[in-house]
Amino acid sequence: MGLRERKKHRTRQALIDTAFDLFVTQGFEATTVDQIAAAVEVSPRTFFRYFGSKEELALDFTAEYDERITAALAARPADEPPLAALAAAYREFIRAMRDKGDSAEDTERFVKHRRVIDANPALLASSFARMAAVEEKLSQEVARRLGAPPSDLRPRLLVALVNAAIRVGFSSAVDENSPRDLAADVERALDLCEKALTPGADSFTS
Amino acid sequence: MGLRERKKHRTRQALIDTAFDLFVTQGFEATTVDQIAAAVEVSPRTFFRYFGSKEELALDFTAEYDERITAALAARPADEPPLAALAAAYREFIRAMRDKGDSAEDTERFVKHRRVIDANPALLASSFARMAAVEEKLSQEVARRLGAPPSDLRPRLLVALVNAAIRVGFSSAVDENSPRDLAADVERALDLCEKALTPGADSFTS
DNA sequence: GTAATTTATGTCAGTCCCTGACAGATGACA
DNA sequence: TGTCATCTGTCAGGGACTGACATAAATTAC
Repeated sequence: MGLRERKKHRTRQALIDTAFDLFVTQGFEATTVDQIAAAVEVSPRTFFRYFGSKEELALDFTAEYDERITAALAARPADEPPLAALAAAYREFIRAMRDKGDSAEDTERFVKHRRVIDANPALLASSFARMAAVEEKLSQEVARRLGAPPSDLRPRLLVALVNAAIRVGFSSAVDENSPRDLAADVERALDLCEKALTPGADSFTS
Repeated sequence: MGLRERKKHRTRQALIDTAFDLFVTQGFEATTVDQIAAAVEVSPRTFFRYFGSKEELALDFTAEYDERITAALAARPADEPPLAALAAAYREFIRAMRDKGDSAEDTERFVKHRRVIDANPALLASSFARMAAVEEKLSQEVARRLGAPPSDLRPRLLVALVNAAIRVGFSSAVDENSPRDLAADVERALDLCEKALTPGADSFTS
């Protein structure tokens, strides 16, 4: 990796870190990109060369998670029933996040980012929209596995139900700070969801 | 109703109507509030006295629906099981919308507004956020009916599952224009949802 | 019907987000 | 070292939105 690329990576990370420091102390709306740029000693114009908008910076880290969960589902064996595959994919995803966050300062960073997003309506709205986009991707994968046509409501319904459970588990753990508790809550919500659905998701596959 | 109030109501409606006409022809982002204000022969500053933002105008009509569905749930008999009450509330809501839209130009207006929202990521995101807020309200009502403490995941999970079904039903009918088809699709999704959940939602109430 | 009061509107100045265009600085590479 | 690609800063400007003040209109009191 050349000097140029390292420099770019450094300023990018500096923008994210100092931005979130300001977001936490002043709030998202109250901090201007001029402030962020000044703190990193970069022109405001450069800020927008790294991020399309202030919002994009705040939501940047979610992109990684989106890709990870879709990859987790794609990696499940093809003959696994959809509900089981979805639940397993989410469990892997949660476990990976917890294990990763166990040691490093990723834990602190994750909590900080989620707090900022939850505190701002616009950011919250955008994160919901991202969730919807992920749902759409997962639905397509489930439909592929079932051999269902695009008009079939069942894949999207199944994904929506499981995602709803995940979302509830997440948000119930939002107030607490430890990703360990978060994992437990999501696990609990997933269990409830699986128990609430008819065994084997037969009503979906038949 | 005095002259003053009638006048206000008229300009408000004029702003909404001409705004959506412009949104449909030019797109949401491409139309400026200066354009809208000029078309209604009102200063841009006045626009912002009627609506806090361009987005608020575009999402204005959803507020009515939000109130209606929460009211529908509150009106269900207290001894009705939560799942049945939720499904019934949504069915009433959908039926009312269809019946109302049958005759008047409300049909055309509804379709126009949904199209505009679906075409713009920011509006879509905000409408998702509103859904989440409604979900929270419905969850509180379900929790009240069950006598469950706020920490209990089950009310929110139940509401999230039913809402997911509704959402899928809605979005599957988005491409079609008739609210009659929309009602049918939502009905279908609700049926699937009820069938998929264990009978009587026993796993939630026990 | 007129005066006093309340309220809606217009004008103006200003902040903030974001973008295109151009010019200068800085690594990459031969 | 010199050429080249790329990154960055500066500048100008559009569009969303807000506060402050003045004017015009409607409501109310008399």
